[in-house]
Amino acid sequence: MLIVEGHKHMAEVGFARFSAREVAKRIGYTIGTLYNVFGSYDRLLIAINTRTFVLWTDYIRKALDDGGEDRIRALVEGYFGFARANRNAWMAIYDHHLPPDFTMPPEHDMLRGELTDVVVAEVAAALPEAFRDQAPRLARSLVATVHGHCTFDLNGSFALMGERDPAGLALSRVRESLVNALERG
Amino acid sequence: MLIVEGHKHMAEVGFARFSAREVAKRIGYTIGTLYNVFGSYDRLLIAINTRTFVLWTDYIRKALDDGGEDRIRALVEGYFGFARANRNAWMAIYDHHLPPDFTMPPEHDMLRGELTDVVVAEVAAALPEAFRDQAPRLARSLVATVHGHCTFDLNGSFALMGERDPAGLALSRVRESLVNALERG
DNA sequence: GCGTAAATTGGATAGTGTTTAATATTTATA
DNA sequence: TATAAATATTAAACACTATCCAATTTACGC
Repeated sequence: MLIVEGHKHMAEVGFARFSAREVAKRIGYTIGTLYNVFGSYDRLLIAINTRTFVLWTDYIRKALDDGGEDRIRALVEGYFGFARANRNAWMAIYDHHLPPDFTMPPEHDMLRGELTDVVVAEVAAALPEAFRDQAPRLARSLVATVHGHCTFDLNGSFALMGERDPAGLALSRVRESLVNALERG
Repeated sequence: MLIVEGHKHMAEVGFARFSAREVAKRIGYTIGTLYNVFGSYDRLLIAINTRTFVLWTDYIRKALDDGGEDRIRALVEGYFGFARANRNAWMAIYDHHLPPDFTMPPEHDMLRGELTDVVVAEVAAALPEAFRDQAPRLARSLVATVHGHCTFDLNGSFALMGERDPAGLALSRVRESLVNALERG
């Protein structure tokens, strides 16, 4: 409940204006309670951002189910689609940096890693069987590629440079790499 | 002077712990003075981040000059090299989001755009003459690609996934796209 | 030296994350 | 059921933050 409401607050005001006090107030609690539950501001943000990851993964799984034959397109457009529809929450994932001494709780790593797993599976399926061992590394690289395009889309860099179809551009890069891997091994 | 010291403070403590008061104190001024000069916190951050862009562009130009024949490699490694050597300042560029009503002052857009110009020129030089009109769009896409890899490098995503050479991975993607553009037009 | 303009100050305001001692509530035990 | 122990919740205090602005100091041309 705290996380759900915290997530809503993040989606409404964004990372810069986010406030733990405000989250507590929204549920009718006090800041102290929230601190007894989460222990620190960072842990609250981790919980909220992990929720965003889970919603994102669901969104992409649904996009794959409803996207027809072209699963790579569904994947890329699902990535962009969620980010665009959930600007503030999506950006908060990358706005929040853990302190150097802090390590992410393993269960959060697991939940967040599912998104990568989905992509690895699709990349593997798009490669000939003989080269499927290369799928994880290629998948990571393609996620980074799409992520870069998505970031520049949402932060206005692409608009500034006159680019009107960032998602299409990202999809071109991904297809290119898959064809290349297919042809050259 | 304010900007130089502000940039140093950002490099030392990072976006999350950055404080305008602290910057003023470092020069022996008061917070009020800083506000009279910059008008707002956002404008101070814009100035600091533009300085980072300028230093970054210089760094990459030097990497190109000293990088020998393989200019594309020099470009990608220059991108990563600066980001890794200036973590906090580099990340602050993307941590700071302008308020929706706010527009970037044109002279800052100009200065920041020079980095893109450098990349466009190198991409154009790497393409056959007949296809150089495609250079700007391809260059933007490749910058986004490298940016995504660099982001995942610095935020630990790649380390978490077991990727040990993010810069090499990014370079592979860039080469791939250039070869593809060269072969297919 | 004088007067105007610019630069600088520091306090006030309203917010933030964080901690803590006290209080209230729930749960479990005898 | 009555009491003791554990848990949850609170409010206040602390040390910060950005932001604003009236008052003061400094600088400079005449």
